[in-house]
Amino acid sequence: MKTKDRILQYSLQLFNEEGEQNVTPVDIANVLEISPGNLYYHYKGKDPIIHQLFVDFEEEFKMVLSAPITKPLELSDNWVYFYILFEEIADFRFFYRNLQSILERYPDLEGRFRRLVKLKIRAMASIIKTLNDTGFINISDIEAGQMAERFALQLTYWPTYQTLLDGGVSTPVSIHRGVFGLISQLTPYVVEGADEFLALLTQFRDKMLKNSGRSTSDIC
Amino acid sequence: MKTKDRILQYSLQLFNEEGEQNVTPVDIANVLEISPGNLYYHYKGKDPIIHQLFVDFEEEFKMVLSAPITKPLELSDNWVYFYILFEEIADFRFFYRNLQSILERYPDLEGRFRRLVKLKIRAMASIIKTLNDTGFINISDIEAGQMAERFALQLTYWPTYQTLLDGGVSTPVSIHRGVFGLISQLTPYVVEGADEFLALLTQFRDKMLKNSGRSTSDIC
DNA sequence: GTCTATATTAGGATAGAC
DNA sequence: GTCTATCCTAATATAGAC
Repeated sequence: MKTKDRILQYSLQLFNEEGEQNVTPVDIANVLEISPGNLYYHYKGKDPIIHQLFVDFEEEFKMVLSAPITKPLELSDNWVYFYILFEEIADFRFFYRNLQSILERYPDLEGRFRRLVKLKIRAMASIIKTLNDTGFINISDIEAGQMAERFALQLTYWPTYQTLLDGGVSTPVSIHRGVFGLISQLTPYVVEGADEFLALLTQFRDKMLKNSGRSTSDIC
Repeated sequence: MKTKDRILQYSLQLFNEEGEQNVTPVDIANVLEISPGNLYYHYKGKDPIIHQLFVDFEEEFKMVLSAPITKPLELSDNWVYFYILFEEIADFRFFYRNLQSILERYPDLEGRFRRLVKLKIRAMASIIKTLNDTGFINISDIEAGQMAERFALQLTYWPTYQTLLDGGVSTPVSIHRGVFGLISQLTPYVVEGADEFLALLTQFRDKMLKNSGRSTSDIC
């Protein structure tokens, strides 16, 4: 693997583990066992590294977010879809950990990140609309709009919030709880007779309650 | 006013406006038109200043959060209550802007902040329980618990999220939208015949829709 | 491409006079 | 209590040899 790629890979890992602010160019060079001078030969400091990492994240995230807008998800795919979003966020969690401060220091990323969030809202709105149109839930336009915004907020901040409360990092259990926190909001809107949907919800909830506080092995 | 108090006051203002990370001890001294040496005579750097600001915030916030736990709110007080919480957060928004990074750098604050969030969850649970017990809404224990957690998350991150999306700071309109975002979640749980409650919700929503995108003068 | 050595800078902090 | 002058440190960045 080329040095230039290794720098990206290990930088991401270091940023996620230690927090971007706590990682210096010299730290990165040390982990890679190259000299700082060599690092600067490939990237002129942390800025261009972070920029490239964001570009990678943006590309992946855009692709995932576009899916439910382009083509409605199957009912049972919604769960999986939220898991994927949370995993994606976990992979680049250093961005979220100190979002404002990173966007302040790298102004060219701010607008791009904002567009991602707006796309996220649209993706959520699509999902909710599909559930409504296919008759699983019954929800007004205003409430659907509110819910889409709320979903986007929860997706963005849930992992951070969990870290704040539990002190730890994203585990499968906390992601599972995050997904449940999202979809359980649909419960009061489920239409009479949509048993398939209600069963999925209940099953999901029980699995979560059963596993809360336990190890993570038998989830997912 | 004593220099020591002026330092606190102007530090808070600077931190909120510029972001704590972008403010150096010398900046603070400059704004106060005192020398850095003088600043260090009163506080040995930013750390003790931030610590004292947190203590002030903690005291106020604890008091506000305890209110609905100690004594149930009147129905119409819930609105006001959420406004107060958002205002309180706005007053010390620099903490929230880069929560993780501040808590990392000032480890003694982490546990205390976490306890505040847990108290927040309990306050939300109290409010929801009261609404349920007094017959305005009908909600299961599990869903009430989920909602309390969600309210706490939204209270914590809504202002930051708004700043991210709009680029600006907390305005009366954005706070209003935040409050609506919270209470509108109660809609599907409102019991038949709780017209008083439903009327309040509708009135609230219309006021928001009317004002969205407009100036902030006629809100609150 | 990679190294060693060194330069630059800014934030944070103190000593000692007044 | 306040100021001036100065210091220390860590992060960032570059020059030039190999």
